[in-house]
Amino acid sequence: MLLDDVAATSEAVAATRSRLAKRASIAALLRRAAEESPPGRDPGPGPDEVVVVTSYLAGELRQRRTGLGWASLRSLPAPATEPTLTVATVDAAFERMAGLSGPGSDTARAAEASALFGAATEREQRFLRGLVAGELRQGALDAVVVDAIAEASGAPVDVVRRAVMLRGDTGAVAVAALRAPDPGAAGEALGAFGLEVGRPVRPMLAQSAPDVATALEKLGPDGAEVSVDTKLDGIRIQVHRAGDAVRVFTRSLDDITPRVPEIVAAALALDANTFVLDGEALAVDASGTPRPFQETASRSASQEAEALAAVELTPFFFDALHVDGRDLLDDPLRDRLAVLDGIAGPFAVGRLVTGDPDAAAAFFTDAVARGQEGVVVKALDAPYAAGRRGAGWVKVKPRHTLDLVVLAVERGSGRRQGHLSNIHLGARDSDGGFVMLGKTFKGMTDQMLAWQTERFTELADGPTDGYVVKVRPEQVVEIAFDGVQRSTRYPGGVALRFARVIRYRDDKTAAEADTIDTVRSYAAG
DNA sequence: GTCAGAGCAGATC
DNA sequence: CTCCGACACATTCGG
DNA sequence: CCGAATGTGTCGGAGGATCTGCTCTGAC
Repeated sequence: MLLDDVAATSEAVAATRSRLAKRASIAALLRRAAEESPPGRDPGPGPDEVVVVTSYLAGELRQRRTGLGWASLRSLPAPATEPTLTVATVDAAFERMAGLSGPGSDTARAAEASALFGAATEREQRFLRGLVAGELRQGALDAVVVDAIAEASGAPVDVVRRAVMLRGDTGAVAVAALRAPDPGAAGEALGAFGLEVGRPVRPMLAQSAPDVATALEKLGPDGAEVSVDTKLDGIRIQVHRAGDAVRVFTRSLDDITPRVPEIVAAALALDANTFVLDGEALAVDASGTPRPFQETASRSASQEAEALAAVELTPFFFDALHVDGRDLLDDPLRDRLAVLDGIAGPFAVGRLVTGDPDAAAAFFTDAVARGQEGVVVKALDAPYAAGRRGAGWVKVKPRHTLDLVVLAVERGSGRRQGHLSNIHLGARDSDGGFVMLGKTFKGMTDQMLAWQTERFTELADGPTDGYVVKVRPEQVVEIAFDGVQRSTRYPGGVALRFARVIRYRDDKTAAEADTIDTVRSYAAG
């Protein structure tokens, strides 16, 4: 199959806002890909073309890292006039680029990229650029492709979706579904995908709620018992063990086993031979109080032996998907927790099972007081909905707010083209100035966006570099944030984590905004 | 020649 | 991670 | 009883700050 076919489909998908239409185009192309490259005909060393096409349509390269990014695409050769690139050729080129490393690899990679883009037509170049930069903007990613696989193969959507969750890999599922002779066979082939110890499944995600009471409402009838789990501020881990073999995966299904020997050791110490557990890993001090998230992040991102030794991560588990031959995914949480408690011991996340809203709220308050991130409220009768942000789990975090001053605005792009979007936030200094703490564009409705575009145009002050517009520091804005972190980038030495706009405040002047000292007081706890 | 720093990519939240 | 908006689908309401 | 309005779930777009590791570059 030609890359041009994929690029054309991508363009068609981007051109419509209807999800059904997107799905139909993608399904049509998947069917063609399966027909054009029947199994066994292709003697090449590459993967099944259906796998590559599936991945490209979802806006992803098969290679997780190519070393190619936004910056390396700034200057590209002139496009070809005729489409000649095949999907297999392109995949092979990226495969070679992914394999490059060491001195001189940048040059070799650039040469490879230049050859590839030079052979691509204008449309193909656009498509490839989007793939590489992760900015395809066709309004369809993995989820739509999954639906399209169902449509193309005739297998039920639920079955396809479940297979993807369990396999953690859309391409493999696409092949199984589309290579089947008929819808019945496709469904059967997909039904055979099950949980395999050693192969990561997509983790279940949580919705969020502003407080515990709202979370309880979301979960269902009044008074029903729920599990209120402590929410730890670390990184999500999925730990698989089969005998002596332990594997640790991240939320995005990356295998980080070599980086976390202490988690492997902990897994080996648990009282079961085979299991798949879901949890969170973080750095804690001797008393069990969590260290700042940055320490956990630094430790888990590091590959160096010294860094590994400097900070230790502790795993805490909150769910069990499989234990000693028994798949638990479809069992209610109540049963999964019983199994988890039987093996995890001190590595189980603290939780309270209750039907009392006040007790749940008190548990939340206490968790936060102990330095934890919040709680996750869970329905006891819900199964493990792999990969879905189902209503079975609802997280609750405390919300802090500050009144800050807008120092500058950035011009929006994409959907926000023509608007002033991303605002620079400042806190009041002791000597009448303002200290920048970060930026945000989140939380703005279209209406606010329109209003602020006008407002900041009026306040515009001084030269702009075409992108950032400085404004007179007069407008106060109420900002919500999750926490304060240490920063080397900002002059105040602190930055806000997940800042978002609540509202603009016209009842306060800049002189009444919060001070940098107030902001710093959040850093401690 | 060595080494620190700049930039970038890719990951976490 | 966060939030908003858009679409698809389910449910309720009004003629 | 059926079509229109209203609500709910799900998805995508867009981008924030941080961290590490890699490669290249420029100063000495």
